[in-house]
Amino acid sequence: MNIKTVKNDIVVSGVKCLDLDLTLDCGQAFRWEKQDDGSYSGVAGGYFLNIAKAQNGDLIFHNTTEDSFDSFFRNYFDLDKNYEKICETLKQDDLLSSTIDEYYGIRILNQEPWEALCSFVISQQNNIKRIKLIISRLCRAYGDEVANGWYTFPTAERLATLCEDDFNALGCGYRSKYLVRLAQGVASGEIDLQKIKSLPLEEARKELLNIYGVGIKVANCALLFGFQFYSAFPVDVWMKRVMEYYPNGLPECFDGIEGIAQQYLFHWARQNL
DNA sequence: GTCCAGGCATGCA
DNA sequence: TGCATGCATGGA
Repeated sequence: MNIKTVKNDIVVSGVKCLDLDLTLDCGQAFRWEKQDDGSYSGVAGGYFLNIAKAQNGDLIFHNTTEDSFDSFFRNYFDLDKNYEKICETLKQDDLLSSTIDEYYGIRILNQEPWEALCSFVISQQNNIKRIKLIISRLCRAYGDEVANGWYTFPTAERLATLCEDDFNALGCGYRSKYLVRLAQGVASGEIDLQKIKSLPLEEARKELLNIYGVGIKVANCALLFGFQFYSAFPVDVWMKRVMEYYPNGLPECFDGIEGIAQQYLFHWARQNL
């Protein structure tokens, strides 16, 4: 990987296995919007970003400072992880062998714990299009505008000032009561996300399961997408269908990277089942 | 109009 | 421990 600054852009070359469509629009993050030129715009880590992939494969982080790249986006896009090698390992599995060839370039985004946890509470019993709709309303109403029309994900402290009806007004439905208590718990420090991130997987999962409105699926999504636990393996209605292909449990080649395997299988299921 | 979506809490056996 | 049920809402 080679990183250089060109005018106001950061240009990263030599990154293999990163497809913007497959990674930014595959149901792990809900705030990226494809632009007419094929690039993606969104807000993450409190920064507005437009990212594009050049013909030669270079990643172009438009109007990005070295500071925000080093401190946030480098890790957010998981640029230091060798996905090429991971995919080779996963391809020992028959189903993934063809799936990875077909959908090459899915990465796990290392999102912020609070945004991931809150987003996946909203996600339950909901479709991706409507999850995006609700989260976009939430950010517009209670986030900070960091670029013209682009808002940060609201802090737990800000959301802790809301009542159930405020969430209802955004279309959160029956999840509103969960969100009220989640925001208040995080804002008060009763739920300590940084501490959860530092725990071993099983203990971190146990802590998340104690939260009102968080079950096994939401916990695993948060662990994988927001707490950097690559072994977390979320099973939703799509993955339940996939699991019929693994009657004897997950293959050994998934060990330690179950979550990455899951993301390929999830995408395959949504396209084919 | 009916069905479904990156499920969960609750009650009951 | 396991299973049935109710839950909000927008898109297909």
